[in-house]
Amino acid sequence: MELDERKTVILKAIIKNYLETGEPVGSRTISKYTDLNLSSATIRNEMADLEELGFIVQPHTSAGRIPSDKGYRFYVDSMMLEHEKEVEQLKDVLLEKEEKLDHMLKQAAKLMAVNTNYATMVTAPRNSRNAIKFLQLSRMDDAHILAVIVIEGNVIKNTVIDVEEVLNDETMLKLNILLNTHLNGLSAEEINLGLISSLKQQAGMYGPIIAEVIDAVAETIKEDEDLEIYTSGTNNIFKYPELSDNQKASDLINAFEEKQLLTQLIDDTNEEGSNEIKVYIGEESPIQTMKDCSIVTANYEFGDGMRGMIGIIGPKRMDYDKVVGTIKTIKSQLDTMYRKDEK
Amino acid sequence: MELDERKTVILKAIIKNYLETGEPVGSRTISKYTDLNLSSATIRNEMADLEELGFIVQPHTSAGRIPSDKGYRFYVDSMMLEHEKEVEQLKDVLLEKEEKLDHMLKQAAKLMAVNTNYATMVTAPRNSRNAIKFLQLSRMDDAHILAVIVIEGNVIKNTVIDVEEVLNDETMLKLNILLNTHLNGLSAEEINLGLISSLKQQAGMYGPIIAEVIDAVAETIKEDEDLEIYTSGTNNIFKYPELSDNQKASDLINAFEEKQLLTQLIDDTNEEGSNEIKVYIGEESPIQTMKDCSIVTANYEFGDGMRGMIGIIGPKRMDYDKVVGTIKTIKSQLDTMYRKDEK
DNA sequence: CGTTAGCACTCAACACCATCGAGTGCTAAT
DNA sequence: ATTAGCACTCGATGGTGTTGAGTGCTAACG
Repeated sequence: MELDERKTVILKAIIKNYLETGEPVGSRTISKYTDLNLSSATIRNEMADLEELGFIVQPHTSAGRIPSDKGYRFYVDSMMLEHEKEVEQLKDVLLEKEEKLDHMLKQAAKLMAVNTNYATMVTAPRNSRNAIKFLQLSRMDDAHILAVIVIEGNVIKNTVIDVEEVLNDETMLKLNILLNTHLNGLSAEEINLGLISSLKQQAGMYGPIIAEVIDAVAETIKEDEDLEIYTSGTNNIFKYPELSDNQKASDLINAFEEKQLLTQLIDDTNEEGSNEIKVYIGEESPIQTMKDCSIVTANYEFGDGMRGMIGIIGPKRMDYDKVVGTIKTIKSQLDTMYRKDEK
Repeated sequence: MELDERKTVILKAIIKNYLETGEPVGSRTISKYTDLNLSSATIRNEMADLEELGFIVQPHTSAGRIPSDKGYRFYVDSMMLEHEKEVEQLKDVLLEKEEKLDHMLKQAAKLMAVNTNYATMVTAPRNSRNAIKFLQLSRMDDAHILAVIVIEGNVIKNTVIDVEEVLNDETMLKLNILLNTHLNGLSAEEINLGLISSLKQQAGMYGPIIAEVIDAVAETIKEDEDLEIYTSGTNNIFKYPELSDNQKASDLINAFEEKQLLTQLIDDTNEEGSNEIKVYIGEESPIQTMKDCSIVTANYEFGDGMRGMIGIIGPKRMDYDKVVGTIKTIKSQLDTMYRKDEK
């Protein structure tokens, strides 16, 4: 059996209707809803076919039909093709506030949540290389040295180092020159033991300080890797009865709090470096606890290889049209934003 | 009518039992539960008295009694007195990880959540004065200057400033000296317009840069004021039926996400600089949406006047004993931690 | 042969009702 | 003052009948 033109129309009508109401949809509804001028009986026959093909299911014998994961998939795929209109609003809201990076991303998450009424997430961008761009030691007070480390993408980190003795200006200068000439432009992997001991040797009696600095550098770069995730609109979950029974809601909220659970999504999204919007429906989701949800994600990319992810999570009957539109808009906003990368 | 010895015992028994079961407790239960050797009938009489006194209420005519807010209040107050035992565990867990400040606070929130099964929060410490301790400009590359600002309590902030022309070493040195000699030790309020224009004048052709730096400083100090709050265990809300009906749960989750809603709590806790543990029961809570909850809070204090708050939020029938114990432990851990204040 | 009217059937949802039992207040006996 | 006893209250539980939306199937129709 084939999915002919008429079946397609009916299937889309069923899904669209279900997205709006959240209730199983029956043959009579479709008969009136579409302009096919078919009786409910005919629709019933077609629906039986569609069910056999696996696009729709009945929650119980005498109920209407609801879309299966396969049905949603079909709907989303066909929608992605025809959908090329853009959402014009939102545009300026983000640009308006040239805030710090983290404020901006928080804002992006919130914006999406308000706009769609679903739960949203935005990850901070990560740099693939993490090379050291700038490094400086300053004497903060007699007992402390402040180390400022800037890595590519203008991510800035600070560390305070305790020192036993007071270091004079000359020494500070010497150490700064030493560190900069040898570490500049290097990434974490390139700072190996050989380099470290060579540096220590050159620093002479200040070897221990060098060691501390390098430790700090290493940790700094590492720290940059366990990423930050901003979420918003988690309480929107309660707007959709199919998600808000206690067990499911608890699991979802938990996933949003224990943000590392979301990292699976990120890996998956990043995978093939694709620049496309991805839609996970139900069981397709890489996250177990979200198999009753649908997830829409996209990558954004600042200049110099900094990449992050944005995502929206909602019920399977989410308004895919709107969600994809919103994601597209935010993505393009973030994409065109490189040069604002202060932190 | 007075609250005599026996009534006290019965009241405590009622509350304790209710805390455990979450069910209204009847006279028979108390008759057997306590070692007073009284029949259920006698208990009933006493319970009628206690109800008249306002310590307990009946959810409906033929049900057992549950504590009123006043009852909880009585219970907590009497418990606070006799309670002097300490929780020995936890102690090391925090110290073990000499992580960065934010990691540590996150950890503290999590620890409390795991330990008590309630929702928890920890605010980052704030400095009451916010004086500038150290300030330095460095040339990062030809088009950007990096400004590092350290404010009291070793909170470090960075800002990148765009510059049109390349500045030579001498100029940088001059600007640094100028800024440090004039701004060091000042707080936000003390940097007024007069000072700014005086500085601009002294900087001569570099006035615009000075202006940018001062802007950055102002914003930095301000930013430090809209505090960070770490939360954990929000999904524990679902463990308590009395909180997990959809409307309430949604409100609570929302309060935890929109963290500024929690600030009312902080103001309240900080108010009289008291060093005590505070317990808000039901309507006593300063936060409207939490009037079905109880909230236990305490201040912690690093050295040099940095103060923050920790808090636990749960159902009114929370295990006050354990919660107060946990809060005490964490508080004392954080209190003894000053000297680890890197960021 | 595709379409449709008609009909018997299914089943969740709802309202109704009787029952049960935990718990109460009151009274009279101890 | 305490307690046993009893009538009473009322939420919870579970069974029953009804309703109505929706189905599948069959037979009639153009």
